[in-house]
Formats: sequence, structure tokens, C-alpha cells
Amino acid sequence: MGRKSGRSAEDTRRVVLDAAAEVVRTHGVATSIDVIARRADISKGGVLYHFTSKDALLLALAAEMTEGFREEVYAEVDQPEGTPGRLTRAYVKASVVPVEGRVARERFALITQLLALPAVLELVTADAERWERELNEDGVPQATLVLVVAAADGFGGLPLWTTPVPESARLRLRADLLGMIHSAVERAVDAGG
Amino acid sequence: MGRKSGRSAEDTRRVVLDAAAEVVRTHGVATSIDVIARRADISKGGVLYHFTSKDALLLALAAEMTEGFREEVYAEVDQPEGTPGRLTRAYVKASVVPVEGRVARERFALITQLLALPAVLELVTADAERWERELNEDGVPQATLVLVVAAADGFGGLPLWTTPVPESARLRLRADLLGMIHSAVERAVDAGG
DNA sequence: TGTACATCAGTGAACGCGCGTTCACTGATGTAC
DNA sequence: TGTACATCAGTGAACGCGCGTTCACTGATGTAC
Repeated sequence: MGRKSGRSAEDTRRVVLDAAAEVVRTHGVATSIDVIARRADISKGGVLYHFTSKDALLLALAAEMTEGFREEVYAEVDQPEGTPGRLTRAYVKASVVPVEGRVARERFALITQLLALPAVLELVTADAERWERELNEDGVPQATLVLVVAAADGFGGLPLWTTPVPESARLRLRADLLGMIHSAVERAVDAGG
Repeated sequence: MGRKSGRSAEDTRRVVLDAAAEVVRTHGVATSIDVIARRADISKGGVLYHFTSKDALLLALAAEMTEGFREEVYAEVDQPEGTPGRLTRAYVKASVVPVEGRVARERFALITQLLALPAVLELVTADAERWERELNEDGVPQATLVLVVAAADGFGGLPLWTTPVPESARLRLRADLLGMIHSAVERAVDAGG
């Protein structure tokens, strides 16, 4: 039988990526293409028509995840360009998100699985280096930046295998971190000016 | 040929675990038993004499890693039992360690790979829940505890794929976190007494 | 201290199956006239 | 608007190989007397 009724190749690609995301996140990278295919309601060969190999599929998935997080951070930016701490604040806001909005968590869980592929580790490392450059140019004194980013990463990443922190504590952490950025930037401005 | 010259079964087990740790950390969980065996200078069958299956070997490795971290934390405890923040301080000290002492980093990298196995995820989750219980009973106000533990986890875990923070920043983070614990505990004591 | 036997710590060849990849084929969609 | 052809999106069977696991066998160590 030929092509699937009525949908475009793009659509199918999307369905495959979503199926792969869910299956790999919950059952690991060792999950076979066949399982992914069945979940996407397509044949194994169909999956490989859209992605040249299993690794290519998983790498595409990893790229989507890192890009997704980046977009969320940028979407949180709400200060004029040039404001010190502008990006760092957005980074905190995008990382310290409620657990119910599970997108962030699921993304992290998926990336963790995908790190088993050397190519993904490379991709993620490059992405992290880019974040480091961007954040270092954001005008937040180093001591505060290191603390705040570590806390944001720790909150966003490790809940993976931890019982989630209560919502009140999450809001408090968010406020504390934003407060730290605020006062560190003010102090720096006072000292510099 | 029979047993290896002069060493005990325990010795061989150790050699296999070390070989597996290195190979899996750098090449992922998909690495074959044969590769592990060659690195341990033993046959494939020999590896499976000590561990009933590949999964059993990897699970043993994961158990060693979580136990190793726990021991390091306990080794950092330097205050009398009952002192508020006693364990939290030790947790910070064991997490915010220099990058040169690569043990902690390698451990984390290895655990990340091993998480691909469902059984390991279970183990690590149980371990994390235990940490949560123990830290919650440590007498540090929640807001501070959440912030400090997130920062410690974030520093310890994520450098995995990040360019390491300079040593001066690390010392500063460590001091800041310990200072936060100190003043939060003092405030709590003042308010409570 | 020597000898006989049991057990232990491994070897290495073979098995078999699951999985990634290939490929010939097909029905649906797009395009030219 | 219909027709002929090309391309596109997907099928499903087959292949083949890598890898985990099994197993018969072996030489070294431990133990009883």
C-alpha cells in the first residue's frame, strides 16, 4: 500500500518524532525501531524512509529538545536589550517551572536517555558551551551567575529522579534566584558607576 | 586454561567492574560484553561467570556509584550529631568538589549512561528519595534547603557536559552555600528559641 | 609431606535471535497537456 | 475536465551480523587423610 491517507511527509515525520520521544523516554534508547514504528502506526521501513538510520532519528530528536529549551528561554525574556541579567533571568524562569507543566521534565528525561549516543553528547556539549558564552556576557557578576545557574540546572534537571519539590518551594526558589540576580546586578552597577 | 594466576575471584570481579565503568562511561551502555572483557583481560565467558547477565553487571556498577557518593558525603560530616544542617553541609562539600578530583564527575557521567536501564533508574530514584528524607530531617529551613541542594546537584551533575567552572568560582560557590546554611539555621534557631 | 579428589575460576566455541538496514514493489498524489 | 506519466510516501519480506547467553571442558587451588 502506498502513502498514508491525506497527510504530508512533514506530518508523518512529526508523528514519528513524537512516538520516538515518548517510547525512548520511558523505555530507553535500546528500544527498537519496530516499537517506535508501531507506536507511530507506520511500518519499520516507513520510519527509515524519513530518517536515514536509527542514530539519525535519535540525533534529530536531541536537536529538537535543545532547541525547544532555548526557545522557551528566549520567550521568557521581558527586558530591553542591554539590561544586565536579562538572559539569566529568563534562564531561571524557563528552568524553575512547575512540575505539572511536564514538558521541561520530559525533555530532560529524554535527553538523559539520548546521551548514550556519542553524537548526542557532542551536540549537547556544544549547546552548553553556547549557553555559557551567552550567560557570561549577560552582565551578572560571576559568583552570582554560577550559583544561580547551578541552582536552575539542578532544579530543572535532577527532579528527573527525585520526588518533586512542592509548588510553594518552587515559587520561593524562583523568587530567591531572581532576587539574587537583581541585587548582584545593582551592586555591580553601584560599584562600577 | 583454568583460573588466572594468583588472584582471587574478588580481585577479578573488581577488575571487571573497573573495566566496565571506564568503557561504559566513555562509549555508552551499548558497549558489548566482549569489549569489557578484553579491557579486563579476561574472556567473555569469564565476565559472565562473575555476573549472571550484562544487566546484572551494570546494575552492580550503578549500586557502587550511589554508595560511593553516599560514603563521600558521610566522610565530610564534621559536626556532632544533632547539629542542624550537619548533613546538608556535608552534602554540599561532597558535591562542590574540584574538577581535577575527577572521581565525582566520572561517577556522574557513568550514572547518566546507566540510567538507560530501567532497573538502574529505579535504584537511583530510591536513592534520591532516601537523600530527600535524610536532608529534610536535617533542620535546615525548606527554602534554603531547596536552593542549596539544587545548586549542589546542578554543580555536581551538569558539569558533565559543560566546560568546568574556574576553581575560584567553585570555592566561592561552596562558601556561599555553606554560608546560606549557616545563616538560615541561625535565623531558625533565633525564631524558635 | 605426598596423594587423590572436589571445587573453583575461568576458556572459547557455538548457538540463536533480535534488530538495523536494504530492496523490490505499490498505491496515492502531483503535474503537463 | 480527463488522461498519461512521474514522483513520492510508504510497505513488508528478507538478509545478515553482532551480541548476550549457554555449555562442555580445563587447569589451578583447596581440602581430607
